[in-house]
Amino acid sequence: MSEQITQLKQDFTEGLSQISKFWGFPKGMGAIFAVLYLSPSALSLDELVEQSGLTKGAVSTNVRALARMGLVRPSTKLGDRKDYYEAETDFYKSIRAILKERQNSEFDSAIQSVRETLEKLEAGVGTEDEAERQFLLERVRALQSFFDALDGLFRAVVHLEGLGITTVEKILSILK
Amino acid sequence: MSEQITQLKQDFTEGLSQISKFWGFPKGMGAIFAVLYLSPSALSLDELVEQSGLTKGAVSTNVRALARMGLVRPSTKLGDRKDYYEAETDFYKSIRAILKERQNSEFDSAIQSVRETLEKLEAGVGTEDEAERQFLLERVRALQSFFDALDGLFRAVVHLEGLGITTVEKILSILK
DNA sequence: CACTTTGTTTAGTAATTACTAAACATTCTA
DNA sequence: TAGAATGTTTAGTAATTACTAAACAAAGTG
Repeated sequence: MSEQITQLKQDFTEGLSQISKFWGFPKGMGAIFAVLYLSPSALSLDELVEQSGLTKGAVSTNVRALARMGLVRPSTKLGDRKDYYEAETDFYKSIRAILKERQNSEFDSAIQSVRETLEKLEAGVGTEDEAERQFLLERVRALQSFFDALDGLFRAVVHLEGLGITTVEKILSILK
Repeated sequence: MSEQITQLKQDFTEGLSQISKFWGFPKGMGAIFAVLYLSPSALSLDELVEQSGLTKGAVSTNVRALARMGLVRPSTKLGDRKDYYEAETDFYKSIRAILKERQNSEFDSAIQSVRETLEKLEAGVGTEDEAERQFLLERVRALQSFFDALDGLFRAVVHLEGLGITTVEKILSILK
């Protein structure tokens, strides 16, 4: 492979690694995705090891995470028991998958704790100082309804059949 | 302050800390915001130290970060040279501020590197194998236009005068 | 059924990140 | 202008996270 192309791929990979880190995912995940994304054919675990510079263990864990998030599709070749992976090229599809994944995560359980606070307040916890209780009630309620709005938005996106550039454009026209 | 209320506040704080961590911010940032959010009046740095359990240094750094993100407003009291802070209660406003903040961050510079890859390819790097170059060109272009769409969305939100629950509802109606 | 090929899990390590404690800088006050 | 009050910066530490190396598991092949 041409020296230039190799360099190009490396830079691109580096860039995606940064982006991955920025969004709170392991850097290696970005690297693996980048390698797959620039490959015209599906790659095996060993090929990924070679091209990403990570070890088998790391690739195994990260590529499975990518698959769970819908950024990578597992595939197989007949008469070959290796696992192959290829990059998902429909990013809008991936967004939906990622949001779905996040819904069932620790995030929801954290939000749950806000809801619990609210319920306790509504049930009358801290009724000695009624003014304070009212104040807290109001604040926690506002936060809760903000989360609910966000949650609704996420759900809507997840359940969407075809999120795509046209949808984005429609949204943009509203925001203007 | 009632034992129950103290407990309640602690649970709430714990919850927001988790959420903060989840979104890739320091846990302490969530804690500080929680304390401020549940306080009816602006708090000084020392009061934050006391109520959050962090040290002065940590509070100083984190609270300034919160202020930059627009989640917290600095305020002053006349004849008192302490810095006071209070929680922003308009979360939609904060979202805009956060997105704005992120635009000027390492994220953009990472995206920049994708753009550079694209430019090199367009300039004809790797012309030995023309088929490969075409393939890479197509892929990188697709990613770039996805980023552009996202970026446009963010920009639109940032420049919005009044993002609020009604906007969210309008968007929801499109997504249905 | 031993041996090879492939992928996963685990125990330890390296790297990163967020914190603490304390020194420092700045501004006010007596 | 010395001293007090406040906030920031820094150097070191603790905690977390992502990785490596190697053991392990599973499943196919001769």
